[in-house]
This record gives sequence, structure tokens and C-alpha cells, in this order.
Amino acid sequence: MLLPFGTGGGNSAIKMLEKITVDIFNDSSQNLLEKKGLKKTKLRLELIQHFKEAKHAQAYSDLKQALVSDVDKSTLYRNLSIFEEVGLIHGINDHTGVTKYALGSEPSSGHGHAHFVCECCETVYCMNGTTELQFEMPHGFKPKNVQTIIKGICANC
Amino acid sequence: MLLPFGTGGGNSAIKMLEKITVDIFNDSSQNLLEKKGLKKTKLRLELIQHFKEAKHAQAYSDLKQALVSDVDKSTLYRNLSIFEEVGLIHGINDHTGVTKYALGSEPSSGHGHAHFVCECCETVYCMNGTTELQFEMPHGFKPKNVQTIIKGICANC
DNA sequence: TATTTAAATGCAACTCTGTTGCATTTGTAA
DNA sequence: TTACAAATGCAACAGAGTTGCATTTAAATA
Repeated sequence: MLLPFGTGGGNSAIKMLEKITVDIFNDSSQNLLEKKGLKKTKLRLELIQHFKEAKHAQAYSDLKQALVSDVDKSTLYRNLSIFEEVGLIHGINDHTGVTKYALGSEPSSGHGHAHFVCECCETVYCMNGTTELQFEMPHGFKPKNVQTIIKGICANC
Repeated sequence: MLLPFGTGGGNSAIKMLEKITVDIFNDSSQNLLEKKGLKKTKLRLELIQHFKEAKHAQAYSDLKQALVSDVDKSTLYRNLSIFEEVGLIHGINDHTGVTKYALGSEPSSGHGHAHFVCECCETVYCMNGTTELQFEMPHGFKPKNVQTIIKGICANC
């Protein structure tokens, strides 16, 4: 499963710099933080590196376990929020109720990309296909973004 | 927004009776419980009635607040699990991290129905259109069920 | 109708996710 | 080197959801 293509574009008021387009999958971690106007701390560099190497979406618990830096819970959560706002990562919600994150920003209109959730090992993978609405919305409902969750059995199970 | 059409079919080992097909939207609450082999307690009857009247998906907190019966947390959660296993309701996970439930069972193959999540009021609505995969799965991945989450602004916001 | 029993409920204690306020530390620009 | 905003750590917290166990209740049986 290939990872999604990402384009910048958060929606908060952190910095104007965040609008700058980056190539999340090719730029260096240093560059990404710089372009987004975020300070290059040890944790953040390690976090981005980890996301780049991750084969599937990461929950807080996965990150806490994988990171060398002994980071505080609040700091890690805060960085996940910031990274998401800034478009470096995107969150995915499966049936387990815990949010998992993967590299790349969420596309923001019409169609979105899909995630595969393994029913067996609960791993979440990003798919590189996109999905589009195949039916009409009821009156008054304005869709902005479509996310598809495919449940099934993954290649490792 | 119309509610989804439901067909029975849980996947646990609670009772063989659960395989019996019911018409969730027309059968009486009494009948539904009976056909599923569940005892007709005051709480369950009220719960089903509430789901029938609900205009959108219900989280634990919504139910706790809406129900006349002063039910314990564990009892309510246990009933939600049972109802879901038995195919009376299905859970939906949006970005808020709390599971919301709506009447009807989740379809179990190929395509699934869609949910609309309002970015403003966080209400979840069931849509009656279905979605299908528009791309090929990577080798080794076996899809069983597709759920679509549409984020946007609802008719009330 | 009274008896019996498995299913359902209530209670208490707990785990885990995620958040917030505030003091301290650190990256970076001047 | 200094200074300041940003980032971190700490502590305390709220809420979702779970589990074991004692008690109660629905409903089948006598």
C-alpha cells in the first residue's frame, strides 16, 4: 500500500508560513519544519522521521513506544495537533476509537483518500486511491470532504 | 436524510436466534427483542424506541441524557455492544473519538452506507446512498466492508 | 401462581485517551 | 550573548469504555 500524496494547507492561525507547499515525502524533516515555521526540536525531528518510515498509521501509544525521546504525553499530543493543523499528518478514526496518524494532509474538497483497517490486527493503512460520492446529498447538506474506511483483512494477517 | 435499511446478521455466539431477519424500522420494539432472543427489559424497550425516534446518531452521553431510566454506565455500554452484535444498531466513529450509534446493521460486503458528520455541531447523520470501491486493492488485502464518512455542514448549521 | 435460574443490572474500581494551566526550558533571531 | 516566544514537562483533570462480582429480574417450569 502506497502512502497518500500530500499538499499543504491547514486552517488555523498558527503562522502564515504553513500555507507554503512542501513535498512531505521528499523534503528533509529539517526543511519541513522550517517551511512550516515550526522550531526544530529533537522530538519533532524524530517524530517526522518516524512517520516517514512507518508502514501504517500510528496511534499515540505506538508513537510513545517507538520514540527514543522520553516525551511527555501532553507534548506529544500537542505536536500531533500542530502537525495535523499544518498539514504534515492527518488523523484517521477507526472502530477502536483511538485516533491514528499518518503522513500527508487530508484533501479538502470533493473526494478524499481511503484507509484500510484490518479487522484482525487493527492496523490502519493509507490507500492511494480516492473515492467520490456516488449519490446526491439531501437538501441543505454541504459536503466538504469524503473519507472512506475499508474494513477487511490485511496482507499480514 | 433518510435512515439506512437494515438487515439482520451479527457475528457473535450469543444466540442462534440472532440470525432471524427482522424489519428494524417496522417491527415493534417488543418483537425485535423477542426475535433476537433478548429479554425485554424496561431499559431495552426504551432504548430501541429512542433509536427509532432519533434523527441522528447517538453517543453514550446523548443516550444517558435522553433516557428516562436512570441506567448505569456499564449496563448501557453492554446493551449497546449487544445490540450491535445482534444487528439492531451500528456504530460510527467520527473525528471526535466517541462512538455514535444508529438503528440498522452494518452491511457486510462490498459496499456500505455513508455517514455525514457536521463539522459545526458534530452531529452524525446516516445517509441512504451507498458507496463502492473505485480503485483496486493492493495485493493481499481483502476488503469486507466499506464505510464512508462525509464531513461538511449540515442543514441545521 | 410459586419456584427457579440464567440473563440483566448496579456498583466500584480501573485503564486509557486526550486536555488544560502553569512553571521551566530551549530554539532562534537580534 | 541576550532576550523572548515557542516548546516542553508536570500535575491534575474529564470522559470513554471495561471488568469482576453481588444483586435483581424476566421468563421458563413445575
